[in-house]
Amino acid sequence: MSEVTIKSIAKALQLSPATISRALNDSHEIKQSTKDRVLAYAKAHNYQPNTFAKNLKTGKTNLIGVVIPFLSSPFFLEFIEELYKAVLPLHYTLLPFQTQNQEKLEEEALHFLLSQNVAGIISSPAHENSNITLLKRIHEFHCPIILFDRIQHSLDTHKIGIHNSLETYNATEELIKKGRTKIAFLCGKDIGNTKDRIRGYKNALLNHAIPFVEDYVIYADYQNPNEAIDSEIRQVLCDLQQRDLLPDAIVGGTDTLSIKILGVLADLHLAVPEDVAVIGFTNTNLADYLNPALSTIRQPTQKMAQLAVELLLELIEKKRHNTEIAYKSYLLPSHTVHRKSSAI
Amino acid sequence: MSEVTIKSIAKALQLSPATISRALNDSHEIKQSTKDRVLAYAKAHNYQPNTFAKNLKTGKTNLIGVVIPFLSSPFFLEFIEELYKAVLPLHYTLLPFQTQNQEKLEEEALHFLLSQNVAGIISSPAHENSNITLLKRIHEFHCPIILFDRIQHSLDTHKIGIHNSLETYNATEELIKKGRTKIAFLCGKDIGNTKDRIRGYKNALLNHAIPFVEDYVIYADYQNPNEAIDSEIRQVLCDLQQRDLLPDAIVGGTDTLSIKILGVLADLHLAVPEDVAVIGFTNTNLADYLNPALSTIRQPTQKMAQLAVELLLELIEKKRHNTEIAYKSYLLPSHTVHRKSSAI
DNA sequence: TTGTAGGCGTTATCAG
DNA sequence: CTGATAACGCCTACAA
Repeated sequence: MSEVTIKSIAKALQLSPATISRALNDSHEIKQSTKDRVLAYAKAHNYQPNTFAKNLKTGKTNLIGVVIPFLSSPFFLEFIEELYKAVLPLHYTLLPFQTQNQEKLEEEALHFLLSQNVAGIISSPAHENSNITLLKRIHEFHCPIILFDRIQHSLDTHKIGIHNSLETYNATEELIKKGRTKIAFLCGKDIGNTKDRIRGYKNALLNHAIPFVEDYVIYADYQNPNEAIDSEIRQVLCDLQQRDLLPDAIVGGTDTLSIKILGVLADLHLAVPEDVAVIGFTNTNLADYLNPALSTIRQPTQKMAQLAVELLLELIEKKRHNTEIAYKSYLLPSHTVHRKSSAI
Repeated sequence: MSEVTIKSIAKALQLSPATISRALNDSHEIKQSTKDRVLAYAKAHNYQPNTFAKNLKTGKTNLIGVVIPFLSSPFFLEFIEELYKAVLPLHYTLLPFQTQNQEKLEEEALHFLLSQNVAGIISSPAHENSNITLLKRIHEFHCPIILFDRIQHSLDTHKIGIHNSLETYNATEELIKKGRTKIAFLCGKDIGNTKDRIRGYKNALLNHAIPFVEDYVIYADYQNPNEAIDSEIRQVLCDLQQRDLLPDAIVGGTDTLSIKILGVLADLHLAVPEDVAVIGFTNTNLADYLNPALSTIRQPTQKMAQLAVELLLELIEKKRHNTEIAYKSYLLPSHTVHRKSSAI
């Protein structure tokens, strides 16, 4: 790394390393003239403090670990981008990791973050209670953790998300009000918020006296490769069609699925929204340009990210002072944009 | 961090720290039985080596810095995802940074990576010769750097990209062969590969005796916010339309612009491909679902990422042994997919 | 206001 | 094969 160290500066300026260290840290016990000399020299010789030594000594970092399922999902991507914006002025650095929804990879990511001695972690867990023991241990003994999006996880901490059942209820109801009755719900297998979203979907049907059809809840397994998911969904729809049970509307329960379904329906030569109306959870900026333009339930990624950082820094501060903490769940309002795919 | 250290293990097992260290590192000078004892104890007590101490001592890490302009650009996103896949089995960890095409942010990212003592860096520079002095210094004195995509940068190192002028030539020629003559080229201002792409575009016109119109090269400034870019492009097209110079085809020179232009054309009530045919550089998986399906020139992100990792590790190895290195540029073949937007 | 000395956890050198 | 010792660069009592 760098050759210029506190020691070398000390030698050059005929001062002790301690003085240099204090001067660089702007300690009040160093007189201004000395500080000036040291700072000038440090700047001139491009002194870079050794992070590792500093960390070894202090046990603190300005790193924030981020653990998400997929970077390629528009929602998570947007969230991460907002996180970057939020931490930039605060001089914290993000260490982002993907779990691919796999508990094992999540565990590895968490271990790595521990080894980097991150100041805190922001995560959307792989599964409902994935790595709960590890997360609890980290949260209690190492650094605070904040959960977002998949907030059904039982870790006791601040959680940031949306009102999943309500949003799904509203989306489903909208389709009902437009006269659709054979409404399917497309959702991810083993994903934390799926349950809540299904609940909203079911409640909407119930309140409008539409019988719930088990087969209309379609699960996609994210462990499978992309093409497999596509053909799986297509197969399910074909089966339903043959049994004369083709849905006349679909609520997309995740980012990825909401987009995919457009392709599948096109493949099956079904017209959207005429044959099948679609509305889905997704944060893609391309919703307007999709074919047809996709009605979306958009999560407030910017607010979520800002709140996540704010709460995390607060926790980091409080942990230092051992303050008592009451954890809260923050359910932020989503924003539904109605486009052609549900314009019946 | 962790409470169990080499020292504590040494005490517990009545051995010296040196022996523990060697045992943990599987040194050949430690007898098997001792190794077994140590490893068993370490595992049982969940020993985690202290990265900072290790680094301080050895001066080495398993970190790879990644510096790209935007995460939100499909090409870069896909590249990063492939990088993750490539380094996962090799036990290297990625530190990704975005520069937003800003030299200043790029500089900060590089400095941070230096402070983390990364083993190597993979970067697509913000501008043609952005941070050249810093990059040279890093490459020479700290760790190897590999450039990709924007490989017109003058840093002397391995470079991985595509044959930009050729690909643009082909795309332009395709539109010409289909009878279009008023072909515009949409490109990013101050971006490394823009020049090459414009060259290919011009050559295609030249070889087909189509006069080059200065106004048909449309620059978008990535420093502006998204909406500004949109309205800027719309304005340019409106102007051209009023002067009766509306293009009948557009070649999109970047990921973002290629997608944006579809929205702009829709706004102007211009039919694609009937009024204006479009073909663009982009790696979005959604090309098929766009309205209309977008003809794309797709960069081979997987091969690029794999090659980048391979070459970087090779350089890291060679630097250790001070081997003489001959740097190469690798121009990988792109893959053009013809879809409706250019189906005239 | 500045200096001295010790130690964070690890590895490397040298000795036994 | 194992142990003692020093050192990586930094911070912080404690001393002066």
